[in-house]
Amino acid sequence: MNVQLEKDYDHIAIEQEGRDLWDEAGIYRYAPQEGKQVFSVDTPPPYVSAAHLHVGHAMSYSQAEFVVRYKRMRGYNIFYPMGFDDNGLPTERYVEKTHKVDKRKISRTDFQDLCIAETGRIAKVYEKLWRDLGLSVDWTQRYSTIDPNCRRTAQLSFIDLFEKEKIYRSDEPVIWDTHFDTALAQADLEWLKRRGRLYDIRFSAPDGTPLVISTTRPELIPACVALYFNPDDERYQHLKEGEAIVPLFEHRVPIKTSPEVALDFGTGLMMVCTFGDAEDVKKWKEDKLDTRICLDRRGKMTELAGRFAGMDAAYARKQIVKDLKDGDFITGEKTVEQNVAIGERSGQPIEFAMEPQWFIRLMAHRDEFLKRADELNWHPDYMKTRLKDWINGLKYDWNISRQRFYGVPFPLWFVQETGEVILADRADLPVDPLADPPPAWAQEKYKGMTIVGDPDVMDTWMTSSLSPQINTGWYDADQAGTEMELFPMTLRVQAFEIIRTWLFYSVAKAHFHQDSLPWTDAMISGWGLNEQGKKISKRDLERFTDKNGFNRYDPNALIGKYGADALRFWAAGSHLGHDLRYHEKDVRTGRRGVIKLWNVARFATLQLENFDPSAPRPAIADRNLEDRWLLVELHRTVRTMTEHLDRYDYANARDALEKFFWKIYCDNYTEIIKDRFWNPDRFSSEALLSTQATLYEALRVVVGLFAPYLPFVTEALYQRIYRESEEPVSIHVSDWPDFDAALADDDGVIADMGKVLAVLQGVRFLRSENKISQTARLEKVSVDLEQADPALAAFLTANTTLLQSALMTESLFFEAADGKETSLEGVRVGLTPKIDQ
RNA sequence: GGGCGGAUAGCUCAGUUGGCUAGAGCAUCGGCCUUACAAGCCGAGGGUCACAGGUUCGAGUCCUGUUCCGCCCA
Repeated sequence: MNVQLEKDYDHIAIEQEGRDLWDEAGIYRYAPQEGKQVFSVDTPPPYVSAAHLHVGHAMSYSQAEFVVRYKRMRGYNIFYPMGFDDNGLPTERYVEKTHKVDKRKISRTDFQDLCIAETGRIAKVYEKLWRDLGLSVDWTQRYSTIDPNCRRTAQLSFIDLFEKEKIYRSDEPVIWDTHFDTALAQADLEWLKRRGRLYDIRFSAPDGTPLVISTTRPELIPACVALYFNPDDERYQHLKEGEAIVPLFEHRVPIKTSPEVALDFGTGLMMVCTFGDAEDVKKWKEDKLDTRICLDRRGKMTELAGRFAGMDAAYARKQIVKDLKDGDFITGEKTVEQNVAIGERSGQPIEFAMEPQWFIRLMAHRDEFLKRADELNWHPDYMKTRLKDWINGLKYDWNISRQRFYGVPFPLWFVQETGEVILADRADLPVDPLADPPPAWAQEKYKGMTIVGDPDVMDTWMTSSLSPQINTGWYDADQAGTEMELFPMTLRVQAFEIIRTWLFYSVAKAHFHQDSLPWTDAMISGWGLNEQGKKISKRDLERFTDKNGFNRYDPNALIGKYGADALRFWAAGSHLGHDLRYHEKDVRTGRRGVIKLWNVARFATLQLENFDPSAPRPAIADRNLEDRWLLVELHRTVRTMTEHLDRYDYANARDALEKFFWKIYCDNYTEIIKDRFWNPDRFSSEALLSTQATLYEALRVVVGLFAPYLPFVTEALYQRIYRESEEPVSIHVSDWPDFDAALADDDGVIADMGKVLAVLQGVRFLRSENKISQTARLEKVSVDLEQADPALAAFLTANTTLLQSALMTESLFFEAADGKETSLEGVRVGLTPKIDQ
């Protein structure tokens, strides 16, 4: 063999070399192959609303990728598409900000064009990052959630659900984000803990009797439509069927009873307004209460609020409280801790609004979804609970209407005169009902009537929940009337916080559309946390750039400084479902591993100059003890890793490899065999060949085992050392190393070698204690077997050659020594250094 | 208030179905300029496994309770 590895590892050059090779050979491109089982992966399409990808993203995408590379080496035909989410509020907001436009003042088309241009630009940046990180994505499959295929898939989904009667239109109160002026779904809410003021407000009965209620939202009293008390509440029995007069506004509201009213909250009298919270909505529906809307879609008081009209809710609250106080209607107040529902994106408290919206039926199918949750293979399995809890806690059907400019439009028109709905033809998708005419048959049928397109757009999850269908070509299959060959997919990879949204909606969609799970397995990753233990955020990325322009949260900067393999190595340290605190020094540790692998390979190639890989090699049983030992440990490692990786447990697999690599392969095996190459005349040619063959084979396996984690350095080593004698064009399409169970189970070899290592350990200790270099040749080592078990003594004396080379000593005597007790019972070692060194 | 997860060395984390003296990396200390690697190697120190009970021959691991942290939900 004549292989020269560069002395210095240049990750920039090596990584470029790898990417070029992969692109040229097209090894990540998906093509159907006979007899090869497909392994397909559905990964999150990141928002391209701004260049916000941080080291936490790099972590989670790498984790999915370890599995992909492993499965590819296991012979699966990999289908690994990647998408970008450029649909939705973040994009809209981002474009509004960066281009300083007001979406109300420009046309919808112009605004959309801006969005598409902007996201197209950023998507390129993202794709480059993923390539730099070494993701083995098939980029020919790239999708963006606003592209025509995604739009028509989302619209097809709507039509299919509509036809299956899973969709209905309702003008019941919906959750409203007053900041963005749009409806939201339950899943879009977050909760904010804050201190609020709880006021006791005096209403009165018609006869003037005071009726005191407690509320944190006095600004809603103009919208009050009823008072409630618990039917068991003795205090208020006389009020049954009565009325109350609202202070300041003077309108009369009925007094009703409900067992849900807490006897011990405030005075036990509750005010219901249209609409303060979900409870109000429920009462309004059940008891068919009046509708009095005092807050408009933008969160301002309506005419109903009289002189308070036009004020923001928060300001109106102050004014109303002031007036109430002036009128002596406030009988008490205190500070309380409250939880307010806020819009996930706006961070503003949500309100309710009465706007006609499209809903997907979820509530009626909860049991079916729970069954689907059980059918899915979860990794880790406890994540299943999170989905089930969410399903059990659902309160509303899924409102999919959003009042925005940018997004996928509903594929339908309304006939104004009749209220009928005209659906687009499937063949015409995607359509924009504001720009496109309805189908010809409809134009004919409703001639002379006013047909208007639905101005709303769909919830962005309407599209992203279809990523399995988008990836597997549902629309085309639907048009052609063919099967979707790649559906359901194999694996969904995502973080836990979007189980309630992305995962849940995806399960619901596939259930309705295909009567199936969208994938068989789900792998849930944790978060990358910053040094303080908080989720790494865009803000971390924005704030911590040093004088040299280096930002430790920026994956680009990290890849430049330490290499993609180093970053991936760190990512592999986070266990499935668990968060991992990020410290830059851990990436540095990753880099050390990469360089170590390079260097130990370099060592091997230097010793293999006169080795001929094509020549016959000694049978394993005939090899030197230390060689057999290395192979036993290696095969154990392969077995352990394979078991872990089959469970998607890349982290424990990495740990097993890491342990073998440093402790066994580098620190012991490589050190022990050095003497063989430095003093070849002391050994038989058989012994030498045994070592060379083992070195050659073991390194190849090690490179293969590292390949899923460190794709660049392993590729470089494969190309330089092994490509010549192997068929596969890349390590990444070569076979995952096999293990020989019988060899792996050879405990005898481990035990025998353990004795040698124990002696070595003792000598190392003495070298350290006597300040002698670990590789300086010793004059003499004495091994005292006086107190040792005869079998042990016999074993050690029989392995003098191995001991002598492992200890790097001129001579080895079995004689009395007062040096160091070894971990072998009754065995002591002593050493004599060379005089002239 | 409910659910899930976590609490193990100074820091970040492993630790399968209970089983030898609880591990790794980083950090610390001492040594070694060694013909793969000083971004290295050898050696050493460092733990009441959050707390309190219980089951067991044996508990970091299983059970009960408590405290604290994170996430999700009310």
